[in-house]
Amino acid sequence: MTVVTRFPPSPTGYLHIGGARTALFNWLYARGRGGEMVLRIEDTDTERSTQEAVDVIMQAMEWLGLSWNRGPYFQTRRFDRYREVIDGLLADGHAYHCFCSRERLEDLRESQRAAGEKPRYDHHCRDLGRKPEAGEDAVVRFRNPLEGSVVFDDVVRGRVEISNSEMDDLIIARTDGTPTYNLTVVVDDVDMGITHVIRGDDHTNNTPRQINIFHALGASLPVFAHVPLILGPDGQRLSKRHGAVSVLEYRDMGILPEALLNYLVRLGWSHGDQEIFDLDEMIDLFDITDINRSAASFDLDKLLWVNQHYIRQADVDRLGNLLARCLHRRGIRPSDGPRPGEVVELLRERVQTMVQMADQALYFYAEPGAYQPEAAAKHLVPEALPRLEALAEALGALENWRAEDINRVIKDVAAAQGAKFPQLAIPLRVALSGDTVTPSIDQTVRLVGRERTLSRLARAMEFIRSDGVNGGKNTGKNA
RNA sequence: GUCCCCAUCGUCUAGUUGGCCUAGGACAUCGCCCUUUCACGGCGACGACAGGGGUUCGAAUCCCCUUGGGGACGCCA
Repeated sequence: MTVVTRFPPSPTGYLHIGGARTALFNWLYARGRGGEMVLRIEDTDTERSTQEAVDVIMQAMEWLGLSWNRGPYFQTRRFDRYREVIDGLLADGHAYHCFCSRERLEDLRESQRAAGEKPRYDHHCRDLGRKPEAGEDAVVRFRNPLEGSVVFDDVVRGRVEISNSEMDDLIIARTDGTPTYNLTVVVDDVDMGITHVIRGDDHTNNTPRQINIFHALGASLPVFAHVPLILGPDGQRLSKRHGAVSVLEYRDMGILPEALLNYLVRLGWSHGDQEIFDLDEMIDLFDITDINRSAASFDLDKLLWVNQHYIRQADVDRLGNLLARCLHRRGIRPSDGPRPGEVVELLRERVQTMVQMADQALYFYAEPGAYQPEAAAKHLVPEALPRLEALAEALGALENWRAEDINRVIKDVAAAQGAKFPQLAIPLRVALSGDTVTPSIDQTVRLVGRERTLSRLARAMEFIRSDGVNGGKNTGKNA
């Protein structure tokens, strides 16, 4: 039997981290077994579903590389099919019309809760045995068995047994005739030949009712695997107040898709002590039977670490393009400086995200703003003046603008001035970048370029001569 | 409230059918080394079987209770 999994987002918002992991698990499982994954848009809640959300979700999946083999199917385009099933259920007695008003239902729930009971429908219309008259409002309810219990083997949680007395006669068609979730899922899973339902833990309680519907339809059951939810760092359900929860936000943060995937796959799943998995390894090693039973907390620090790992080994040109895009986003033209790929080579070992890389690359493309106060106070001092003067002269006369030659010049000037290398390198860093932190100074000087290096050196010397009075504020930004 | 589920370092986790666990790895944190600043890298430190009962020669691993946490109880999905 070919494995068929599915990812069924409801388009009421962005694709969040938890959904992405569910999609990943479905994708990995299908890929690993030569099966396929269906993308199904569960938009039966027409009030809250939007086309924009559909677009954003698909965009996120494409960014992550989680491709689907079939779909996207839209449930709103299958209403005729659901109607047909509902009519069938009505005809064979598996469903019935209910005329209870929302008010009655609310009162019922309220009183049950007050009495310490689990709120559920009281079967008021279950045995009425009549159809709505013209113009009369009615919903359709599934006639859930009263006795016994539903038992199923969940791949991750093991045997699950829930008593039918715990289950409601759930509404499968609203007053306006549109079908609801628990019905559409089952119909679709049957029609689309889904063999494995891998979904969030929050659906575990729905499963027995859905199983009853599967039975009513005479359909065979798929394999169920309910994966624990992802919690926030505080152990509470992951939500916006924990920071970014949307996949696309991570993209905009400068996270690489393969890093997010790698981080996500390790949440609730592991393979010994291995931390890094490329796509092929994941596909090869992943199995739903190895999914953990307990919920995991999202940890940004670890994601950042994984991202750093991938930044260090990613293709330079690819990162160069990403860097260029980040720079562009903050109004800087990459053409105003070195080829992004060169900057990538210099910075890739020192950043955790592409956005951080852009932050650290700014001075290659635009004049640095005011000097960082402490750095200027400590390093752009009178003692540094003669050294910088000598350095500027030597650099101006340097024949080959290459890192090794630049390095030699700095060493020579330092020696001639009776200074140690850092005593020259640090002020130079401040002059070039505005702060004391840069990659190796020779490479930095090389990439900043001769013209800019000399003009920034001149500005630094002016700063020292004027005793820091107009400390770099006359330059501001000019990209 | 009712029903269901979960429980190893702060976090992600390893821990094959109970013995090799003095509980391993990774992130984070803190030190030291490397060093041209910051990183990277190397080395090291800190740090957990929620608590209590059993079962057993022996339990992180099995059972029960307690506690803590999560989920579900919609004409949402």
